[in-house]
Amino acid sequence: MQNKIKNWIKEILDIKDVVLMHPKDIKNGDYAFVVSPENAEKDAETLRQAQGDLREQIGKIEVAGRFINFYLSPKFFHGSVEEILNNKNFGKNNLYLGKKIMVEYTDPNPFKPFHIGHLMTNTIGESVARILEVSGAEVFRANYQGDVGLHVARAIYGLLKNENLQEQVGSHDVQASNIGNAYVFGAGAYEDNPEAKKEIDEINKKIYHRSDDKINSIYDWGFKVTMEAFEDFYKLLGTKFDYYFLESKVADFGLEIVKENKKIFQESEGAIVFKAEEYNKENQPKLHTRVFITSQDLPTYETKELGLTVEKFKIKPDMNLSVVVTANEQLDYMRVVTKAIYLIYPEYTDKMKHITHGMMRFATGKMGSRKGNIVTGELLINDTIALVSEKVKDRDWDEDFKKKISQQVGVSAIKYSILKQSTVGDIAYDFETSISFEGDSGPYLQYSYARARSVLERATKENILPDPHSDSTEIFEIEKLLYRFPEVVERGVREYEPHYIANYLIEIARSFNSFYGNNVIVNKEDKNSGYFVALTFAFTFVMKKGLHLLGIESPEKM
RNA sequence: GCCCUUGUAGUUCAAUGGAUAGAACGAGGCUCUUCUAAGGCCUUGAUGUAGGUUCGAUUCCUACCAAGGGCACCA
Repeated sequence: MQNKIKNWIKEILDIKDVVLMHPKDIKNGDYAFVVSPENAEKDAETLRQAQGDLREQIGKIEVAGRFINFYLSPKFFHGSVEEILNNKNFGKNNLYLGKKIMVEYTDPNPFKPFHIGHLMTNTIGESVARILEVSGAEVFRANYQGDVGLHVARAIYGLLKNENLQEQVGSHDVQASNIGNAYVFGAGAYEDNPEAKKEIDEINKKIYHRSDDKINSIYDWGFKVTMEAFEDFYKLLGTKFDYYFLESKVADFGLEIVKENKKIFQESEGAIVFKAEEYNKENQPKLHTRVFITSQDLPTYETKELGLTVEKFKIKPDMNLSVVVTANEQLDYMRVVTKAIYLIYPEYTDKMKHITHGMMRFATGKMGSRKGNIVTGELLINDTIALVSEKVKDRDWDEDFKKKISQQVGVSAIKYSILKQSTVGDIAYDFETSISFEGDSGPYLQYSYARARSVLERATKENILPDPHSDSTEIFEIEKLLYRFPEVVERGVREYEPHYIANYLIEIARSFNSFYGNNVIVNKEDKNSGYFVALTFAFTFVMKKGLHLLGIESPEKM
């Protein structure tokens, strides 16, 4: 529609470029563009006089200062409702049609707790993956995990010192949480106690060389059980990964690549470094030197990332884009690594995209798993789900259904609180206020959906069928918003920003609830009832698709 | 010190260079013998500072101030 009107204006007024937009305030029409104030009235009249296919779609054309405003007609809106009901692909676009894209996100480390930051990365990554899918891409979900290193040694030290935490019974949830506690114990000891530090470094070597049977057996159990606990969590969150990459597997590969490219990497103070600042260009972010191989001949995270990226392209040689989602603390680091990769493999140039998001922070300051002042993802989710359970406990549903709804609503509350704002900003975490069930919240969206479904159920009982044809000339705000869904999705994928969709869903939920409050939808006496039912159907379709893009379930009841 | 992000109601967030800067929470008032009150309706309040570009700047540019993150053998 946007392009139709645009081209029409171009043709009639003989203008080269028209910037057609939605007025901020919906009262000012559905589309608008700017002209010089002197000609506004004359141009508007020319457009009004012009004959064309658009006659029926445009209700009126008005001038306000330098704006020419277009008001779409009831006929257009009835047509758009029909389109939403009939077109299964409504909301899809072709921006990434046929492209193969790998999206890496979440990246929790075995032996460490799954903390709130992982929850944030997972939520954003899953949403971005889904938005890419609806834009035509074939998406591969990837998870990259640190299976060796000091953090593992810390956890194993904690386990060795606290035999009760090695209890290999019960759900892997409980076992994993014991290992998380062991990690916190080991991390604390590493900082405070020089003896423990020595011991942990020793354990680290033994893990690396697999030279100690006792440690090996603890390692194998701990790895398995923490990975399984993550898997339970992904299920709850609605993520399914296609590929798992382990640090230990990509490290050697990265080492090889660095050693083969002597022209790009150089020796400095016994280490192998990449002096990225030599490639600095004007108007581009400044790069700096980073160590790729330590003087001990060990690969750093940089080298592993290099190996990981090349490994991804090896697995998917025809991959068009490799997306990585992390917190913004890795921004500068990733820029340097990306530059190195582009120099070594010019064919990968512009095929990498790093999406960074802000951090979860307490009112009091940063949280870190090393200090132990963390909120684990599990704790947050469980507390939130418990709050929902309390709300539904008196509902006339069976227990399994109550549990399912509580989970879907709890997860939605958390995911929405992450996705409602643009990804760059930090999120101030406060359990009391940030996880909301009312107003601007995930459960509000789900509630609006469930309510609409309930209305439709009643319509079926009363035998009122949806009918997108109507003679009514009244236009509701909800109609003015629903047809814009595909535009919003496109903007979301262009900018890798799910929050445009979140904000849009709030708008349609609000206008649907308002419509619901001011009109009786199911009413045999009203000849518009069929149209109202069609409109309600259209709302549920768009809401469900939109919630899916955020990684949120749409319960039929709540 | 250098680099990267970000500064909007009391608070948490919106606003593809456009119109009267939107919500939510909070506070106050109204609303379930009509389809789900996790709802609806009404009232209240903000662009860090100083310049610049533009017909027009929350948005772009420069400086300053403030917050967060990052800068060599951690991940």
